[in-house]
Amino acid sequence: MRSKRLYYWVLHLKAQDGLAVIDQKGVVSYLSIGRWNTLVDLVKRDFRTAKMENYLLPGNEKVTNDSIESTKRVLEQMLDNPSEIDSLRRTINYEVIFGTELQRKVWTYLVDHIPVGTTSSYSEVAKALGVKSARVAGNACGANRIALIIPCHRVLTAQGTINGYRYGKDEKERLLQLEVKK
DNA sequence: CTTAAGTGTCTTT
DNA sequence: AAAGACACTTAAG
Repeated sequence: MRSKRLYYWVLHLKAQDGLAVIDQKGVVSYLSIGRWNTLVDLVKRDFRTAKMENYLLPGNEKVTNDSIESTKRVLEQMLDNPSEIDSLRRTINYEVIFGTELQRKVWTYLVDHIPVGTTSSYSEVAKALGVKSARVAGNACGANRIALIIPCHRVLTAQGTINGYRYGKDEKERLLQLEVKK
């Protein structure tokens, strides 16, 4: 089987940077947020440690096309305006290439049941899915590799506080403020 | 407020 | 195969 070729693109914006992995048809399979100098190391580590035999480590060759450019523009809008994440998500294609069965089950739930402007808790997610414990749900959220598009930032503790976020608690708080404020 | 116990899954060794 | 990490919750001081 031939491995799928992927490209990574650093998206520079005022508030923050993002790094997206996009295939030749403009399909997104990875998005991290933060500062670019840490993001490149992060994406390499994520792909190297994951079991993804059908995918190559993403490269940053200067190959592009209209589909890729169009997807990049949508992602930049998401980074600039988090309150539009859900509507923007419907305008692009993404593919979940990471994760175990359980993790994917949790991620699908987040997309389908936690819309922008709302939050949930790890225990609620666990209960809704029949997952064994809140901690299990939390672990699955933390394994998400498509930031924003899969809204793991909308899941909080049972007390409504921010326990952790892959890209920093401050960033999670900022996202939620922008989303809820609308 | 802090601590401790119980918890399931995934990663690392 | 075993140990350790972890984005959890609840109860008890």
